[in-house]
Amino acid sequence: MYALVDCNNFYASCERIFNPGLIGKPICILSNNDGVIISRSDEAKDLGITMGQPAFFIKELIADNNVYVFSSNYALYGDMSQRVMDTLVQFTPTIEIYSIDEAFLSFKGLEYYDLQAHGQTIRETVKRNTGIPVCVGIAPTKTLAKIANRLAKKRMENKGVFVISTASEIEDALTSTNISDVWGIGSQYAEFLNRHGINTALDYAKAPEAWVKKYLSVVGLRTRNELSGIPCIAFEDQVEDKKNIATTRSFGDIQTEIGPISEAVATFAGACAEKLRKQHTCASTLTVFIHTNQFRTQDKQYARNRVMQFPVATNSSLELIKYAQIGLKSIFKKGYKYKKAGVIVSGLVPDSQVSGTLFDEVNRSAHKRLMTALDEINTTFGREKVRVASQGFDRSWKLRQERLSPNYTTKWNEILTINV
DNA sequence: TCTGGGGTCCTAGGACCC
DNA sequence: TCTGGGGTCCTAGGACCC
Repeated sequence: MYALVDCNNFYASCERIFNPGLIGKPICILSNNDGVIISRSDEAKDLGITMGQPAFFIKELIADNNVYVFSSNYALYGDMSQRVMDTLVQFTPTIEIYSIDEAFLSFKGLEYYDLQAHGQTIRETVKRNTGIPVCVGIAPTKTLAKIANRLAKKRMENKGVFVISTASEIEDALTSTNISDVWGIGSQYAEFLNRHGINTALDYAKAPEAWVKKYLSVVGLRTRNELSGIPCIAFEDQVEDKKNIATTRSFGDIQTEIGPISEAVATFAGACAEKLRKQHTCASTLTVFIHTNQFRTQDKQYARNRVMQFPVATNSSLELIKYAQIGLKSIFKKGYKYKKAGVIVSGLVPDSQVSGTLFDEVNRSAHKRLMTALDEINTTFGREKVRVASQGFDRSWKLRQERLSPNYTTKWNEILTINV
């Protein structure tokens, strides 16, 4: 059996913990650049605010209903996530941290006679230790645990825990789940399946295997079989190295000159380099891209990317920045209003297995010492204390974050003070 | 009349997730 | 005025090889 523990309205709940005046009030969290809604409290959901909605579309709704709106504060959410996961680890040694706000727990080898009660214990412990409300779904496969979690959230009479175990419980759960609500079935597949008369999870579980494989590939087939209670999706409790690393951002304001964009791209490349060094890998390929604002159809549109292969895989900020800026230069064209840029590194290899070339022109050991020093300083004194000059200082491109809450848990000078 | 066949590697694109 | 960011996996098709 697996449990899926999923935090309720995670970002909104994080904001609420440190600002109890927000309890019972509608709260929304915005994406980077204060663009779209990415988390809502139940009260905000009741107002009809949906995921992914551009904030400026619902300006009036927000004003009329006194909705509290926050920029996303990832330092805070990341820290709270860590606390939740630390609590969950106490319940089982095998845990798969699936995202910032959810984790699968495996109960393999553990005997629980009352899964409902066990789920309650997990739920109450997380709430007591962290203040974050969670729901727990328990079932024989990960896909069914997802469904169980959804039902736990929907059916309040179950007090946040829902168990799917017997054949008839599976059938009941599948009957009351729309195909579009199944984990692994996105909007494209849902529409396709609806066209073929498959509307519920139960319909899908009964669809012929060969047909499913033909049109939804082996991924869709795994999902189908998981719905019948056959585990097909591996439980991944080992943290694997990432295979691609990206840093991409929209600009706070439109950019038309190469100067600020070049600084932005240098900063993104530097961020990728840091992430590479953190997981001890080097990249063999770098992609840099820029594009205009696709929503402004009245503007001329332009989008390009450039892929560059390195002679020797690297995680040096200096090298990655150099390549990113060369790449940018080759795709930048004057006369467009640029909205977004990004750097993606791939072809990652462990840094211990980097093979050099005979004519390597880079002093790798010097780079390595410099990067180690840079990482140490930035770890000790805070992010980006030391920067590569080409990353710029005025930063006219930086994103908007107008409604940021304090870093209650990660910065001493922003810690919560209580007057007694 | 008949035009080799099978394997591997790589990439682009499309689907999905939170 | 204002529309996110960071990932994964699979498949099809082309290049290449023997």
